[in-house]
Amino acid sequence: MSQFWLMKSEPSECSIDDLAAAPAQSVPWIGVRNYQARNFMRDQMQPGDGVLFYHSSCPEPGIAGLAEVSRLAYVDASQFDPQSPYFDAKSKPEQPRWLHVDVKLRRKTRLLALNEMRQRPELASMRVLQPGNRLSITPVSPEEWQAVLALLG
DNA sequence: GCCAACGTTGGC
DNA sequence: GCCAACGTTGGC
Repeated sequence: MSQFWLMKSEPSECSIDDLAAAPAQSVPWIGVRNYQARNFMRDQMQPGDGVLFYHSSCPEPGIAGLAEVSRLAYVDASQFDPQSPYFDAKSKPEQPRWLHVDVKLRRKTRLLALNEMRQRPELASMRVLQPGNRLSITPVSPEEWQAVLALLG
């Protein structure tokens, strides 16, 4: 029984086109430094889970494609690299804090813009639309997933 | 660039 | 364990 997720990515870091151009159309979801988001990846995400690939912090925020989890969570090497923007001096190799899954493209879609999402009553329950939400990874219910698919056509 | 929301840190 | 200060997120 697979689950569904919405994952935010800044297009300047990794856009849907970057995902499409990546080897095997798969990218390591490195850099998550929030415990709730980490716990979703570590404790719940399974290969085959559906992912709404969301563009954030950009001129047109919204869902840009469909993807899936392609690898179980494993250690995020960037936390140990002092040169990396994701370096975490408090994380020790014998007890790594941060893990990540891999995400693989299913298909690029039309952009389902944030403002359109807000106008759709069937999406009103989505966590990403709740006021003050900042989580970069949020669970999506089967109903919400189906509603998004219907809107994407 | 602003600012509201909220997670994290650290002193007590 | 509380909570104020601070930093980050992310839409606008």
